[in-house]
Amino acid sequence: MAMGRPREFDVDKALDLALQVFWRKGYEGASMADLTETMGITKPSLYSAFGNKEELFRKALDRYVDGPGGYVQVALGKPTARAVVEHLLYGAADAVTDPDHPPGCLAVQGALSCGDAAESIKQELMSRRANGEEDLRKRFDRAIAEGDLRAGSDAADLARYISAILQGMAVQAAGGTSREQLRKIAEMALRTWPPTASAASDRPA
Amino acid sequence: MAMGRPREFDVDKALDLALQVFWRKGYEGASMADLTETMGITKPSLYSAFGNKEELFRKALDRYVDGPGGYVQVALGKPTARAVVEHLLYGAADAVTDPDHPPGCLAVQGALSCGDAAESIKQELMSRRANGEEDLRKRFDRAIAEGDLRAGSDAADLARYISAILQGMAVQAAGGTSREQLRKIAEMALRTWPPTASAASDRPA
DNA sequence: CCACTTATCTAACGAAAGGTAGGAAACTAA
DNA sequence: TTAGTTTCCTACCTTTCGTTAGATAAGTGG
Repeated sequence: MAMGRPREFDVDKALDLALQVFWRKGYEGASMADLTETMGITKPSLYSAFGNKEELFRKALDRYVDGPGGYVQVALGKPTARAVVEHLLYGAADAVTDPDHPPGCLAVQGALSCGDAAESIKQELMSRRANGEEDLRKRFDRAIAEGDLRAGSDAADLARYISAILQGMAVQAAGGTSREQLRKIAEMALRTWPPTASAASDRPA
Repeated sequence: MAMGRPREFDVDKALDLALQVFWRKGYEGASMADLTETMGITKPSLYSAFGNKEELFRKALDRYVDGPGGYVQVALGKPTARAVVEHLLYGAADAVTDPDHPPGCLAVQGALSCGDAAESIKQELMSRRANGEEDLRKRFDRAIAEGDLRAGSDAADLARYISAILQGMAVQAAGGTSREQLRKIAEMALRTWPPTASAASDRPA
């Protein structure tokens, strides 16, 4: 059977370029004109290869998770809870300030808030962030079982706490905070890790 | 002299409604149709009263800072660094999950990343966040001078650290995290406050 | 060479974006 | 009443949005 005309551009390279655009401008802020111009292809080529804008974003997001965001999975594989958190915090400090990429984190700034048309993308990103937090919770549960974290620690609370710091670092990076400054934040968080999980409620009225 | 036809809508009420829309959808995601529909006025009325979309956002942002975001200024007036941080963290937990408003923080999710047309709004929000952090740094400097924070503490580092946690809580809220869960994050951060500022560099290779 | 398949491009589509003209309506001052 | 001022609304503007026909080009299998 016939194989047809061969594609003249590299799909993965084009996807990487699309990722850069989405990362810098967000899902809504990235127009098809921005994308095609950066990717160096025409709109019909884009639609033929990637479906539509939403599918293109999802594919770019997958690529992000496996590439620049890969440090998260690496971190989860570390042998102790402390090593996991160290790798997450310093990995984030480096990833969100990598000079080869836009500052910040696609999963945070891709569609933190948006119009109705982008709602499903926003949901996708919320779900990815929640999944990452859930993975971390499971890792902490294991650490508790292994006696690596104090028995009685609440893994979900700890995972939320670390996730919040990571996301805060992403917002900081989007605002121009430098890698060195972010590393100091990581250091401070580590200096007090783990925050002794509480019997709750010694907070002020 | 003549006074002209009186305005039929309440400018401040309309601004509050616009604020809700920007808060929920972000600057880019909020269309003029969204805004006018929610505000209950027509486009010419909106333009006549507020200038254009960008000016409307800036006015809504001012209102946000003085209203739902007012806890920040209150916090800065507290007598000790610890009280400032307590008020900031618990104030943020409550503010970003106030059921009367969209979840999250306008200064974070209003335009964290965006297209070219919204660039100046993004800059404005970056600048506001930086100013808030700078105010906190000054407050910590005072606390150091008063012996309230350990001499040798780096006020800028501490301000960045707290800002990152606050922004992380805002992202969490945008993802659906509850007020109780955010309060636990605040509690954990407070339990380890202040993170002993470092002679730096005891981090792993 | 021919049929078939797939990629390429130009050019357009309808919808929605932000923004405005222009005239009728509602008020005050004289 | 009338002149002057300001707000109101309908209808429209231009531009850009995401998306797609439809024709042409470049390859493979017979």
